[in-house]
Amino acid sequence: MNIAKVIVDVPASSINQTFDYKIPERFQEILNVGMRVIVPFGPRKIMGFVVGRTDESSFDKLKEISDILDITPVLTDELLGLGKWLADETLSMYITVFQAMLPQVLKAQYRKELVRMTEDSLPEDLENFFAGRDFVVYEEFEAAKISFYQLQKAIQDGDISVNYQVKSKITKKHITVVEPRIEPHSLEEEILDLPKIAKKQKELLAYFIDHPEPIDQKILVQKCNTSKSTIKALVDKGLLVTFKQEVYRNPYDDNAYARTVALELTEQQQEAIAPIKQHIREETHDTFLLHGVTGSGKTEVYLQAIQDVIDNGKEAIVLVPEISLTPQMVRRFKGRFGSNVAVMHSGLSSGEKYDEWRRIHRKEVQVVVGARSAIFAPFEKIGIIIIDEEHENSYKQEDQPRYHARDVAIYRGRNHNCPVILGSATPTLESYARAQKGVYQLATLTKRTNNSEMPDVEIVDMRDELHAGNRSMFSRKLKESIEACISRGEQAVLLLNRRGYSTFVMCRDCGHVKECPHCDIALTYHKNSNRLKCHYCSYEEPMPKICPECNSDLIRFFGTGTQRIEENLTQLIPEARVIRMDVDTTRRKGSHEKLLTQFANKEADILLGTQMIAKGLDFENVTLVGVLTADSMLHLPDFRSSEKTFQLLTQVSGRAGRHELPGEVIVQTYTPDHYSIQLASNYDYTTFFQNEMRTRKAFQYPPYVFLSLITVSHPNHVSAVQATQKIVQLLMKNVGEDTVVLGPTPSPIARMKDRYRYQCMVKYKNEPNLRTLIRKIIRQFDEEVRKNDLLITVDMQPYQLM
DNA sequence: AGCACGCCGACT
DNA sequence: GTCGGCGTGCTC
Repeated sequence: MNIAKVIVDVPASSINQTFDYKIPERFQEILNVGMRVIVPFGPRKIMGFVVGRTDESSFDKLKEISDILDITPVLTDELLGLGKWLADETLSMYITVFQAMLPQVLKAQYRKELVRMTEDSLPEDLENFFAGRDFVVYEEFEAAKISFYQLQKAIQDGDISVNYQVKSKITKKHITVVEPRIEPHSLEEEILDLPKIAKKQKELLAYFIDHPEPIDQKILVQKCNTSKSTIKALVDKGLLVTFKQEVYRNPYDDNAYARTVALELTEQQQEAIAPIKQHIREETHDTFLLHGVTGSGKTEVYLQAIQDVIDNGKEAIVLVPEISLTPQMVRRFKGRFGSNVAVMHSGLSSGEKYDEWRRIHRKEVQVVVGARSAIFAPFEKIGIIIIDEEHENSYKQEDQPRYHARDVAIYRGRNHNCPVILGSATPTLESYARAQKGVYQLATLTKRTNNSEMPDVEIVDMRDELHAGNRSMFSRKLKESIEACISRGEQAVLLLNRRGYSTFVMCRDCGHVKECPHCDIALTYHKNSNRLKCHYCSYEEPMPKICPECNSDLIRFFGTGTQRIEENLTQLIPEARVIRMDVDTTRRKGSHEKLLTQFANKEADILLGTQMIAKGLDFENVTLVGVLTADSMLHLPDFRSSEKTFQLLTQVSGRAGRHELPGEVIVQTYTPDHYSIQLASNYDYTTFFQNEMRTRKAFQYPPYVFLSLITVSHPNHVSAVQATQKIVQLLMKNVGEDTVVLGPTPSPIARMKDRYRYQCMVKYKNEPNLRTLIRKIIRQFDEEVRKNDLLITVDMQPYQLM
């Protein structure tokens, strides 16, 4: 077994295969499958993953592995297998999938250096360039305008050599630790020996009499109210020693969470958990859909199931939509399981993510709570996988590899023979349909744990408001209710559903709308900087004072940003104290939590925000929820728009009256009769499901069919259309009769970053060879991709049709 | 993806 | 002869 099969760090379809390398004698014992290595690849050196070991290779002249990057494998056998499956499933490169499974810091960085090999003088230009240095990074050479030819010659003559380095991004955090260098009992003596004026030093030594164990220097300084120089003085006298110690960055102070114990379950909860516990006990796989209304105690069910898993000596993965958005969720898990929990989400720094990952990797925790990518946690004895808010679209990764965490969860659940729980108050149609067919086990929680009723929902027809001469964003009813709510000393949550309503700039004279010069999309106005920005290509420009088309000075920003609403609100109800929560006010780290704490401490009456306030928040004093524009995403070109509207309205309604006080929900809309709004107001999921399923059937959309989306982009309009056309034709020729191939259709954003985008959609029920077919077709375009700047991306189960 | 190699055309 | 710009093919 002296040959390693390696997946190298080159994301190109022609390299998407294993390469064989000889394992040098010195690595024979220590090299394991799943480790990262450095290998020579052509003239350079790159990183790769060892995915297997063998004795034979069909290749005769093998190179040797240059180095090993890990002491223990970073990918388990299971994850390697999962990676292969996932890459095949999503038509991604193996390397891309493996990288996605690991924290960013494990991604290699490459550096090219020029090394001076001779003391003899070099040609003048090069001599000046090196300026006495032994080596220079290559980028610097490119920046200095020296003839490439000269360098080439120097390299050929052996005066300069090129050095390819693989660098690690890993940084570890260290603290300075202090401890006494002498026996604790002799400390007292030493204190007496110190000069009288060295008061601080005496105090410090006295501290160690009671606490002889090593201590973090920072904490010591705080505790003894002293300074580093005092410690240094004692170190110099040989009484104390300091040394560096590696520590985990801990984004959460585990002691800050009050410990909780298991609550008594309601009858419904017990019924729901029983079969799950059985599967945990018997170590068998099954997928459960836990359909529970908001406030029905799904989390407690998760917690108690996880407790069983832990008692069983196994591990648990919990996925939550985006955890930085729900600190309350972290609190519940840390509260129950303390430091046995690792937390993984995008709000952490890359170093923090790495440390949390290592705690999992070293099996120092049994529970991981995290966003999408936490599904790849390198556990080896998984006892349960839970996906909370199963319907959230953040579980679908929108760039390569385009995977859905739910699919990965079920795949791993099978691997580990453990149950997978999908929880939601508003399950996706896909999941609910599967539950109905018996593919998933359905468990339903219809009652809130405190037996309170769901709050009443009142729909306000905004057209009537307009007819009555009210042109503001607030209906009379909503204004009244807010005022009443505040006067009772209670709090309100206002949701601005901003999708499709961003703040664009339009000239009131000629109607000209400012668009991005590189994308077919209106620029968005940002108040803080008074600039216009593009969401897709990061283009920006100052806000114009006059219209570039007609020179009118009546150019204004339009739409209903949260800032505008906030201004209106304070005009309308001057006494209201408002906290605004949107991307602008939550950009800084921790600001999210800070705003929520302020609101919880009743420092404001109204919490105004976008989607991010719809989920998971639980404030006992909130009795009013207002939805300003319920239908703003109903008219987007997206077959899931009704479903998304229903989900959002149901979720946000659940924020009101969760405790003692009764709640009230007011939904403002221009389409009050739409079934997703009507049925959400009655909390009637079942009817919504049936209605929506009929629509999906009529228009042939999931879950009745599967979708695959191929997007083609090219700087030239015609080339994009032609390539797409050809793909459509090739597909049509080779798919089954029932399969529909649509296109070429311009993508919803027809131009992005100066590239025209066309797409082809495949709707199919049964097309077992579709992946192979698409792969074959794409391969036919390999040349055009490489030479002509053509780009083809495939999404095997698109969530957004962009 | 990167990189080398080789052909070609331009410049002096 | 000297230099730089691409197109092409390869990477165990």
